[in-house]
Amino acid sequence: MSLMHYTRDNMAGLLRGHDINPTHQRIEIAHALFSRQEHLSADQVMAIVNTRHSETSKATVYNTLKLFLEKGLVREVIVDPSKVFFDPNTTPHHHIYEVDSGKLSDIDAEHVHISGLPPLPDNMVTEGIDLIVRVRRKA
Amino acid sequence: MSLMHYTRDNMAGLLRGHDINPTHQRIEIAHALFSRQEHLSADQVMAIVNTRHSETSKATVYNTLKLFLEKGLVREVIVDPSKVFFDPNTTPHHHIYEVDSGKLSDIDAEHVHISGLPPLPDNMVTEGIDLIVRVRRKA
DNA sequence: TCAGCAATCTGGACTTTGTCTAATTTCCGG
DNA sequence: CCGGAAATTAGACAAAGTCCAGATTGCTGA
Repeated sequence: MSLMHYTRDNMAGLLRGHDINPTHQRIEIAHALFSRQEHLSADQVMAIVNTRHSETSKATVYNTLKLFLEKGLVREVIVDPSKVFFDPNTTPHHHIYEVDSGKLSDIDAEHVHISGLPPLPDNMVTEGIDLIVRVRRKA
Repeated sequence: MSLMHYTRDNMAGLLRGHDINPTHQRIEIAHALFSRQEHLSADQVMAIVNTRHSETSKATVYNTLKLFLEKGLVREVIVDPSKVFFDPNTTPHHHIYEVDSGKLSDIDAEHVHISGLPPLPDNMVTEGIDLIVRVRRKA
């Protein structure tokens, strides 16, 4: 899986595997995210998908990204107040955010350990833990 | 300090101590944040400050919050893609975010330990570490 | 006191991100 | 080939935040 080629055909399989009907637009959007393995905003996805000629509408890009999110195909990363990033890496990991450049990169969660968090009330469940290291280029 | 009353007069002192010229509007905004000790969005601040009759413009609220941020008087909490929260607590601490209700609360950082983070490149410095526990009400 | 100057504040136009809707297109089973 | 469900579309709309040019405020020094 980690070595697979992110061809459009493989995208169709990936989508089906996540219970998503693989339409032309959905394949293109998945391909944009997975072939790059980068964090992209909705805007960026739209730009990539419509490079040649306008093919996919804004509404579809937003609908599709939300669908991918619900189906667990991508993850949402909230670091910049002005836009949300979508992350094709759904394995447990954290993020480093370069404040000046806006560059976002992954930290594997395997070696990171977080201890001492207070217990949650009984009626609550953890949905996820986001750890973001904000860094800046030294002066 | 932790036991002080957040009177408007004390706000003026607080602002001066952070190298901020204490104007009427700035005092009101600081008072809104510090007397409540809550996480407020710009919108909420504006609503509070203008309860009686409109006194402070949107531009001033945004300018002032940005100024407070630069001067280290408040902290920014980015958890909700649609709005930024401002946190009058600048001591090291983390956050619990209730996804459904939007409720945000503090976790004291004193007992929380994070280990195993990879070293940063030489030319980078950490500006801060944000740890957000996203929770949901059990079904 | 008061003229002058810098800092601050203001309304409102504007931008950007994202949502909504009603109408169309696509796709599939029979 | 037909009919309906699922998906897509354009474009209007909403909300958060920025920007600007003009008005206010409040010193400061003569």
